Amino acid sequence: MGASTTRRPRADALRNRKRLIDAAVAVFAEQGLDVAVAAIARRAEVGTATLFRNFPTKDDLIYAVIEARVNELLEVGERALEVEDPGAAFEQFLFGVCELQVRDRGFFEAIHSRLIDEPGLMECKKGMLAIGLQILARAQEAGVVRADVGPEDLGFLVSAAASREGHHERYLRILLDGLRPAGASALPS
Amino acid sequence: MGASTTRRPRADALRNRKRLIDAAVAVFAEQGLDVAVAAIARRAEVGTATLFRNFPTKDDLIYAVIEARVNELLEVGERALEVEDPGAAFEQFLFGVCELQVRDRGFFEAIHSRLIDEPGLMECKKGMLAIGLQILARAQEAGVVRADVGPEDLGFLVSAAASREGHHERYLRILLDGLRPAGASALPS
DNA sequence: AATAAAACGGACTGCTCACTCCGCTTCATG
DNA sequence: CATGAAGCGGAGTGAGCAGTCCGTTTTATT
Repeated sequence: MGASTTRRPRADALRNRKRLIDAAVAVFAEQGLDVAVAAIARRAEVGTATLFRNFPTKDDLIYAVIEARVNELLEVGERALEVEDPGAAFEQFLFGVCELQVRDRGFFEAIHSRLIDEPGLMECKKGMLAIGLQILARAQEAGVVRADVGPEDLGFLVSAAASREGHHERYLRILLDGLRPAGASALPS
Repeated sequence: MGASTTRRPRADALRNRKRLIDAAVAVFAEQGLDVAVAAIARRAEVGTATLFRNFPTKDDLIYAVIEARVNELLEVGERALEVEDPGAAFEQFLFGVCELQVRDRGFFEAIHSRLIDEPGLMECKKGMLAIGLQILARAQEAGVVRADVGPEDLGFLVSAAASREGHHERYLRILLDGLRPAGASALPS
């Protein structure tokens, strides 16, 4: 029980774990969360046992994928925060989030299912809310977004826009108009 | 080939069919479309064979329930059409549809799934679009709703509002603001 | 009341899916 | 290299579900 007698992790194990996450990201995005895990293992060119050794339950795999997506979301948020005009930043953020959801059916479903409230994803949820809050607060202070919305609303409202493929930009524009304070006029497009 | 030799349908058969539809309406509304058909048969106090004799597949049962819901929807629409002010009629219609969706998870899911495009429900869909079109057209002519939306958009947009329990009124208000033509002011609440 | 058609219920079938078991392979280490 | 532990794949297991079969009961009719 002396010094660290831990071996270096095997190269193939590391490679397979990465393949699994990549496959899961792709398959969940394309087919939604209801696909069989076997499809993911097949896509990763790996046995199902290897999948379950890395992710003991299907939910664990979903968590890993959502975490990856949330990181993308945070990047979208950070990029939006660099925009000087608070209204434009807000708009860019919503468009970014919306496009992520349009492309990723799994992410969309996860946000609407009970999964998002599971303890395993609480950190992710907090991160999403924090970045949304920053961008929203700036826009509200600048008077370009109504005051009676919070960051929790953003996910639901944007999902709406993302729910019809090919129409999400139009829906988002309608939503943005609705989010303006009464009397404020639309930005010049 | 002579006169009508058709017997009168049996009383118990009629009764059971009604019980099944009632049970299905309730269970789909509460639990969504993913519940086992056995749960519906149990609620109706009927064997599963009786269920499948009336509705050969689960989808057939869903169709029957959706049809019932669409009839409620048409009533909501007709009531809204009686309102003189086109803007108020539109608003009342959206609120009515939204409340229906909030209370009926099955209906909500059906609208978002591939089911709604199945041939068995085409009639229903047409009916929904027709009533939406009437109310929408009046509101657009009166200049209280932007011209670049159609009746197909209404379902998606309203579903958005219905997606968070306890917040649908607030979301609907935001949506209604977004649906106003640029420059039009909100109605006095 | 007698009868036969119609309807009934619930055990059963076949399928899919999440998850496990175990004999075999591959890697890190001396 | 030799070796044994870590990792591997895929057949197997059990649960849950849509849909079927069939012996029994209920109904309308004479």
